[in-house]
Amino acid sequence: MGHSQAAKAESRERVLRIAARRIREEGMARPGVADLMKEAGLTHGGFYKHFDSRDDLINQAVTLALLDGETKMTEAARRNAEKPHLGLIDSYLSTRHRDAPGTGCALVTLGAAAGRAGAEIKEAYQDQVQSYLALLSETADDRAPDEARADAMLTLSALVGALLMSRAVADPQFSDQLLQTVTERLERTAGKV
Amino acid sequence: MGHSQAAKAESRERVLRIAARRIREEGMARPGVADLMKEAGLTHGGFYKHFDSRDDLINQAVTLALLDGETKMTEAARRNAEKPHLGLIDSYLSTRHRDAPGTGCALVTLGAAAGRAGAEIKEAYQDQVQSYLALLSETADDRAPDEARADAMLTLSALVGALLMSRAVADPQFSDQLLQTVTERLERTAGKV
DNA sequence: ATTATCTATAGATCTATAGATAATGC
DNA sequence: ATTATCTATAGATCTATAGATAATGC
Repeated sequence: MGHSQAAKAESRERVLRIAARRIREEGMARPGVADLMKEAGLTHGGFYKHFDSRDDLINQAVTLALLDGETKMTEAARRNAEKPHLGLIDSYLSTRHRDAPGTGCALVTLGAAAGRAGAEIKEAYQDQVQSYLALLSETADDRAPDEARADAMLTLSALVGALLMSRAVADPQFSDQLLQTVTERLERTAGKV
Repeated sequence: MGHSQAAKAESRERVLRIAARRIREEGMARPGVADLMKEAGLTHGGFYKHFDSRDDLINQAVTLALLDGETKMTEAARRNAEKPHLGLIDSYLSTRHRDAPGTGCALVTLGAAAGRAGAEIKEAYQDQVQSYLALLSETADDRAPDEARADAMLTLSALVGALLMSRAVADPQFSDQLLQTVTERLERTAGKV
């Protein structure tokens, strides 16, 4: 019981990270305070010394989850130094990404919930959309900047929609096919438009 | 109290339709049994004479919500007799659709939740995806059927992703722009690929 | 002395059930 | 007589708070 201030900051961080993963896996409404604290190796009573309320935690966890997804995608783009744009698309629509929603893009997992949430969460969501669009525009080889941004909007929409559906269909083969086909079409368009 | 069998069937239907709307508006986890019954003009006690459990109702409501969305889109395609494909895209990415999630496409509103749900819901979701793909392929003017199906996958992904994001961003102008730009790109591609 | 965490619990909410009530339908 | 709906309530779960406990840190 009762440890240093540094330990307290670590506890807080741990709970926040766990929440950022679990809301992507189970939705914003699911994970309870007691359950999250338990997974962090704590009891539920201390929760309110770290956060004002469950809502406060969820708001912060949503922001963290959104940033986390972006970080991963920026890395994926960098990993393919020659064709960052294709690297991003491949990585985004990979079975690995589909099968790990807890650490993946929160635009997909938290999209519907964000649509029902308050202004704070919607602003964090929008910032994230803008970041993705910037990343996609930068790495595209379009002539005009306006074209690049319009293409980025189509590409991002297709990425988000395909990943969302790939997780919600029953047949794994169909899910794979959906990811592959959309990848192919997006990469073809990116090359020749 | 206590009325005819016909009235009972109507009560059941009413509760189911209310649930199909409310889960699209609030998510699958939110609306409670008592609240749904109250909206249907009933008290919560009678609920279990209509449904085995809350889960049973939700499963049925998801299926109904998915079918409801498809019906609306098929109608939208028919309304534009000359270019059903464009009619569908325009209607899907309209501000009207964005602003009425409760009566709109459930692939968007229930996608993330379906990804976390059991086999029954995933099968209903997949059937719905297949229906949309068939509708988009039929109305497309591609040469080869394989091409038409691949294009349909890209188009549906973009429709779903764009609508999802348009509801989750904070700035209404940005939301409008997202819908317009993706509409434009999809219709341009549909014309000339 | 201060404080990070724990134990215990109040109060709200929700699913599900039991028994009462007032219609239907033979 | 049967049954569709209502009233009342048990039992589970969840958020939030109060007070106790055992460390830290001056």
